[in-house]
Amino acid sequence: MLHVAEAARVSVATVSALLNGTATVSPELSQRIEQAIRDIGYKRNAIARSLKMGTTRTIGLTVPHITNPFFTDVVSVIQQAFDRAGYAVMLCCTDEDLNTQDEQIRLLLDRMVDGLIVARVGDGGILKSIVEDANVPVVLLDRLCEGVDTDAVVLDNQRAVFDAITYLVHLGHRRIGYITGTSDISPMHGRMTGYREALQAAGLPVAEELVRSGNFHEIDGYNATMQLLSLHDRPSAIFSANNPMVIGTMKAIRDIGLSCPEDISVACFDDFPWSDVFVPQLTTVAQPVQAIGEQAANLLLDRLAGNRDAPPRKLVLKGRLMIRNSCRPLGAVAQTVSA
Amino acid sequence: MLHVAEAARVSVATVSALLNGTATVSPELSQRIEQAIRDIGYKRNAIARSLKMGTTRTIGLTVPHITNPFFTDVVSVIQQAFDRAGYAVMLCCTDEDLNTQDEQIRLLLDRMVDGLIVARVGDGGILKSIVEDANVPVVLLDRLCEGVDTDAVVLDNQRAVFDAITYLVHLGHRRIGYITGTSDISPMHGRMTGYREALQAAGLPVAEELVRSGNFHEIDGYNATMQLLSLHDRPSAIFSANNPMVIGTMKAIRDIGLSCPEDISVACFDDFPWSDVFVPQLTTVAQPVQAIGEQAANLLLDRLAGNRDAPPRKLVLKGRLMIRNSCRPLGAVAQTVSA
DNA sequence: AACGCTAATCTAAACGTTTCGAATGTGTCA
DNA sequence: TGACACATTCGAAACGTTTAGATTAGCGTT
Repeated sequence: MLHVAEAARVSVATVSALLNGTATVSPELSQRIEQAIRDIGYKRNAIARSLKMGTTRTIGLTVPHITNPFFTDVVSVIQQAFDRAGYAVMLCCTDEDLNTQDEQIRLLLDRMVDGLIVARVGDGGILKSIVEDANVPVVLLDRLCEGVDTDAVVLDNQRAVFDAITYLVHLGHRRIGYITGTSDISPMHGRMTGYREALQAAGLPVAEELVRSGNFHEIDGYNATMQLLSLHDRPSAIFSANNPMVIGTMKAIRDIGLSCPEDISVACFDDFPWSDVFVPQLTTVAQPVQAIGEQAANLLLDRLAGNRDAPPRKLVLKGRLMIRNSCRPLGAVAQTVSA
Repeated sequence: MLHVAEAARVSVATVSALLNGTATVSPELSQRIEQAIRDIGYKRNAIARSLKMGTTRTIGLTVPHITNPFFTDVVSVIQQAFDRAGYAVMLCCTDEDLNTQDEQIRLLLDRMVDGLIVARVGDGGILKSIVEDANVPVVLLDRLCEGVDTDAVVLDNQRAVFDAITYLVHLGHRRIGYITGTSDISPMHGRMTGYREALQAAGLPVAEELVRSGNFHEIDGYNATMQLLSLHDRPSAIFSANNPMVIGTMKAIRDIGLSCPEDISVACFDDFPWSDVFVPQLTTVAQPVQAIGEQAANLLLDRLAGNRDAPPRKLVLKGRLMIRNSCRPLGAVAQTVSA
């Protein structure tokens, strides 16, 4: 900017005024300055600007795994939204690890991000103190956090799973296996509750041996399914509480020589692009990823626009059961098998 | 830092020296400073540091679409690599649009990223001038760029598709449909060449009506497949040059009432987690995503470590044909069907 | 002709670091 | 004792912006 000012024979203040439109500058000088900018190929240094202004027009976004298609989609939507608003996005993957998450968040704060969208992992950590210090607005995504009172966008997980399990019950299933993620994050808790309540509402027992938990990965789903299928009284249906794990479920079913939906019905959380292309077409609970991403972005953008003091807003969206053909009605024969 | 210095009754220079280890500071002052840092909860401001140092320890990464599983995986790997190296990653999606890409790159440069990894889209744009001005190192990912001479990691697309098509030929297929992306980016060109050469090597004609192009999206694959299947002499196999488009292909086959592989064989570029879970298990060309991401990161990290003057390095990796069961051998019956 | 008002421009301080060179103190050696 | 080397510490100038307040010039009023 100094060079531009010199070349245009004006002060840097005038250049700045023109660039930001913060003061009127005469047509003559404007012309000279613009010419100088072109000649020199000047680009305003956003770092210096950030330092002075105290804002970086950058937000931080942390998710557990970007390869989980739910997060892939949400990240994509959020990215677009902030792009439109002129913000850059720093993406961090926390790998389902609390220490990593804390480290990433610290990294982002050091870099003076203007706001944070966090799909948190695990409880505790520095999240709470950050929200309370209230220097940067934080929006929780997908997962609430015990004792952390801030904007959030989540799904009505309980209801969504309730509906899915109820659907299976209506098909005639009585023993329904359930594979959950680690239970200390809110969606897993809600989904689990939905499972229990659906069974109870149908007057069915909640057999603990039918509930298995894993750490969100394919291999965990595989192992859990193997265990479920080797029960002497094995379930006739399995619901997997997240997407990568259901891949493991399908592989386990295949490896054990069974087939879906003939021998065993399968449904899972989170829809994905391939779900209705192959056989079986998987019955899923679809999250409104577009809405989730946009709402989260809007909540944060609203705070960034200055609305700091409004009380925390919690948005709860509804999931949608996508019924396809991976779950079959249970007739007399199937009853016998499962009995 | 000023507050810390005051609280510890030292100068800011000393605090800085301690923090960076750039000079020895006495145990006594160290103690006082560390105490003050804890008391105040001081965090070093990375923006101010960047301004002074001329480096942000942040890199920019642009990809066409993060929802394309190939890019999802590569982004994930790159993200991890830079995370380990203490760099943050700014992610931008260019949506297969050249103007968007230019805008994003400008945004990243304004923010003084130390380096750039670009899966470019379209030819031209500012990429060339940026590489030539050589202020920030650039690594091209997946796609070369005409006239832009810089580090790059790409696949031997030609060979990969050659192998895949040759495989189909060996199964007895004679009319093989080919769905390509827009041809002005290098991988599409290479893949196309591989297709033609495989046919020629087998002494088969290259029928132009069997080649369709789309813009990488599911819908484009759908439309292209519909066209191919409505040819009076329709192909017995279809190869789709990218992953989202093959979803369209499968849907079109389903909607038209055919089935794969009985009526039509399908193979595609880019493997994905579900490829061997459902029926049919899709035969794909798998890219070594892990290696691609790591190599790209390494090339850039090497430049960032100071190795600026080495000549551009171009890494060409090999794809791997994952043979599953979506392509069937063509016997007499199938010949009749396709004739 | 002196005055005040407005518009345009500039000067200089700040943002929070790093770092160069100077200053201070301490011990060693002739 | 004076000179010198060495280890610590500090003062102050940068990095490239923004912006408050000062300055200047032009113009209409009285």
